[in-house]
Amino acid sequence: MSATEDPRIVRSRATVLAAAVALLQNEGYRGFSVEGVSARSGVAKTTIYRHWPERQLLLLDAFRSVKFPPEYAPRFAPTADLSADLVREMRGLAAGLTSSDWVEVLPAIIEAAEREPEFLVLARVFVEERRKPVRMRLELAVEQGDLPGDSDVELLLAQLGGPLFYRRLIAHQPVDDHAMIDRLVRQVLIGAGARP
Amino acid sequence: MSATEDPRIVRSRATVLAAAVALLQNEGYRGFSVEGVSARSGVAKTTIYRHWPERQLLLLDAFRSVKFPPEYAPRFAPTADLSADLVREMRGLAAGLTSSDWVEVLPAIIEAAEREPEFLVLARVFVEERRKPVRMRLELAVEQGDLPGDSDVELLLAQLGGPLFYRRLIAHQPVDDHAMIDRLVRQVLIGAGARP
DNA sequence: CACTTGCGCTACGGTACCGTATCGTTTACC
DNA sequence: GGTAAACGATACGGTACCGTAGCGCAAGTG
Repeated sequence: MSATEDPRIVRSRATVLAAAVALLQNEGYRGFSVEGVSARSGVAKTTIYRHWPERQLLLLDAFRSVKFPPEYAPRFAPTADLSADLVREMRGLAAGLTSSDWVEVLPAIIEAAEREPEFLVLARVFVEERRKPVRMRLELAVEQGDLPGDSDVELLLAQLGGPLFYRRLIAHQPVDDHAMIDRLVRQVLIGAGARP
Repeated sequence: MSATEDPRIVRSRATVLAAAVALLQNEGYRGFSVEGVSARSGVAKTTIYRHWPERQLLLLDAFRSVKFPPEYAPRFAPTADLSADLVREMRGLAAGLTSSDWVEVLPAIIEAAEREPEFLVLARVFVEERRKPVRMRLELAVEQGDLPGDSDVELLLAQLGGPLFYRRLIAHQPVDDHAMIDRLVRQVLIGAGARP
């Protein structure tokens, strides 16, 4: 058993997953098929089936391989300014929701998560990854007295992220408006009783 | 040309649409097929094709036929109490998001709206129908001075509805928690600078 | 009651996809 | 350079689905 994997395997897997994501973006949940991935990737269908014995496993891995854009990835980097920290995070989320592999695959994940448990688990991870740094920042604010001790952090997370997801997926309105995001964060903080 | 339609036609259409919605709920966007609808409804495939020449037209009509639960349907029935009016509407939305044909079909609509313009139009109607009474209530509040004159009503709509959709579709948390909804409305109103 | 219209049934041709098998070729590995 | 592993190509059998055609039957219409 070698320490490094056979480069042919690494290459195949990467090529296939990239094509799988691209196919999901273009054709959606419904248009996803192993044969489609094969055609798009140039990797033989038989090779794909060697790595993923069935369609659903490939789909799962395809979802898993989609990362939130690293340049906008949330991070726990608290400054003294709670509002500024939240604005930064929300702008990152808005950027990811405006244009990214991630957002183009999101509807498919939502749909899948409603129907199959494996995908629900995946969706939770998918979202939790993003929420965690923001939650930590809010909890820090509570500890430091910038937010009231009885704050509902889960609700605040929904109040911050929810409107952006809503505008993007439900209302089909733009989300990358900085003024709107500033206002959102300001209003949420005031409503939460944040220390001015 | 008769005033009333042939009852056979009426019956067929209704039966098929009901089955189509049920199929969408159970099998999702991906599992929707004319043959599936035929099997489930008992209506012959050929009959379905007489009314909807192609699959997509049936799917469109199926989406169109799904109404938000009437008992929770939003209404413009302003009292003197802005907060209470909004709580009532948000509880209605939460109820619809907790259990209804509507919410079970919602992911499919979101997915479809991302890909095809006809469905995007439909989704807008779908959502606008619900938003309108709430928007009117908020605009009334602005007129009456319960909300500041420079309020961003669109943003407020997103602040109210967004967190509920977010919890239901993204975070997969319960939305029918009355205390949570009360708190949400209260915090949004405070943040908006509502007259106490 | 005669007539029209819609419906169900069976049967297509065509396509796309799933997942498997076989076998020759390429590529990494030592 | 020889061996083992991965890959590509082709070809399957099976299923599901799209959309159409033809025909006999049933149900409304006047």
